[in-house]
Amino acid sequence: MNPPTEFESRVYAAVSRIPASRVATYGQVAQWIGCGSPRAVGGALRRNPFAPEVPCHRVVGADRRLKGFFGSAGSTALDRKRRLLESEGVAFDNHGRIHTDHLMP
DNA sequence: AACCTGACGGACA
DNA sequence: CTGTCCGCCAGGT
Repeated sequence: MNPPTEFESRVYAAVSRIPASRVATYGQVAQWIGCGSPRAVGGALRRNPFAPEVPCHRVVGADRRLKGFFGSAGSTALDRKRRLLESEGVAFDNHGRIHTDHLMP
């Protein structure tokens, strides 16, 4: 594995600032680091080499639904991501969306 | 350099 | 509500 690019480093640093039991959207993270494309953020997290250190499970879609985890968007991975968040105290509504109170300001 | 691919997001039918 | 279509930007051929 190669050293992270500067862009990736900024993404990981930003995501590391999300406290437990809170979540941020890909768009928010993009905004924090001055990137106009949430998609680029998703790309960086998808290649996240620091699995547990960088809490990428606290990053969700703008619709507050889980998008992907552990390199994929499969339901199996998403289910693990969901349980991980729930164990941190994050609540979901009956539509699989994260409760608004958990969103970062 | 050219082209393709996404863990997005917002607009629209 | 769902499905499609683009614009976006970084990375990997």
